[in-house]
Amino acid sequence: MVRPPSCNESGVKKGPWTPEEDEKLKSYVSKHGKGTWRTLPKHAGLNRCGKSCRLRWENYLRPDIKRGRFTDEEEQLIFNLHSVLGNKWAKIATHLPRRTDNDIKNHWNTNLRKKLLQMGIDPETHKPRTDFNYLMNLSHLLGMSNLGTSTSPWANPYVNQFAKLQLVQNMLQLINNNSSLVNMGNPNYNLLGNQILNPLDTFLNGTNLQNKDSILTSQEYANPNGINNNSCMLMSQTCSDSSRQNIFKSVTEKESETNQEVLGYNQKISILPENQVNFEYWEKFLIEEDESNGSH
DNA sequence: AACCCTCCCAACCGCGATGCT
DNA sequence: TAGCATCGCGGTTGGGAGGGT
Repeated sequence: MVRPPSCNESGVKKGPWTPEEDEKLKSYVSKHGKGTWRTLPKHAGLNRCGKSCRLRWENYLRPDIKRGRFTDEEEQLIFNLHSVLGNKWAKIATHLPRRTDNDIKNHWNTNLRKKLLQMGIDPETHKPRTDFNYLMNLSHLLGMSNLGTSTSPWANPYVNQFAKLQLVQNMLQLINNNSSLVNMGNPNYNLLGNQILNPLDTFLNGTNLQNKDSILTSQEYANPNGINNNSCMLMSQTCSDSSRQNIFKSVTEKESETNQEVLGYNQKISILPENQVNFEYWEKFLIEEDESNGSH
């Protein structure tokens, strides 16, 4: 069975909506409700297909839509949700009141994705990038900034420190990916090749995560047995797929328990460990390190 | 002023999911 | 259960805006 396109009516208008069309659609929906999108254009006197009307209403005309710049909190929430849900924009949108999935998707593709790439993180997997050319470029840029001649963002001490850490992590990851001879770079082993045995391994390897209690808090990250802050942070982003699935499971379980929509917003942040790991903790970590004049 | 380039976002397209008969 | 209509989602595109040369 070949289904014809849902907007194949001949003579149906496409492209940008005029203010007159918007007004017709708004007044019709406000009087009669959405009803059936297929028949709505005819009843509303619009020469558009139903699908186009639905899109225009849901993404633009709906009165409860929040438009404009995304706040830092919203961006952080999108990062976290994307790391768990992937490109499930509609799902993500349910956690951001009054934002549309299209808006979030656009913001991700035009802004957030680039931010992650600049930080050396693969936006698809939320894991460190390890392609050779990227690491060489990053290394070169960092070298320039050390000479004090660069006016680029790398000259920013926080960005620079972050990038250095990221570079070390990514190179370790690259070495690990390309060599089975040594365990250098493997988060389960220290630089001498000795296996690290601590609770963090459990989390990073995605095992023994039957409930949310198994997920380490940021405090636990800060003081894992035998691991200093740097190596702890470097490893924090190598979260396995099974870990993500467990995180997602705990999120959905928590959701069904609380059944709170808007008020659940902050709670959902608080039960996502990656929120603490990737950003807040990073920021705090770098500031503290800078204040104590630490060098990496 | 004219041209080019990049960015952004509204809108479209295709397809899977769902509901109805 | 099959067949069809409709909805909803995610990927992609095209054109306007704005900045640089």
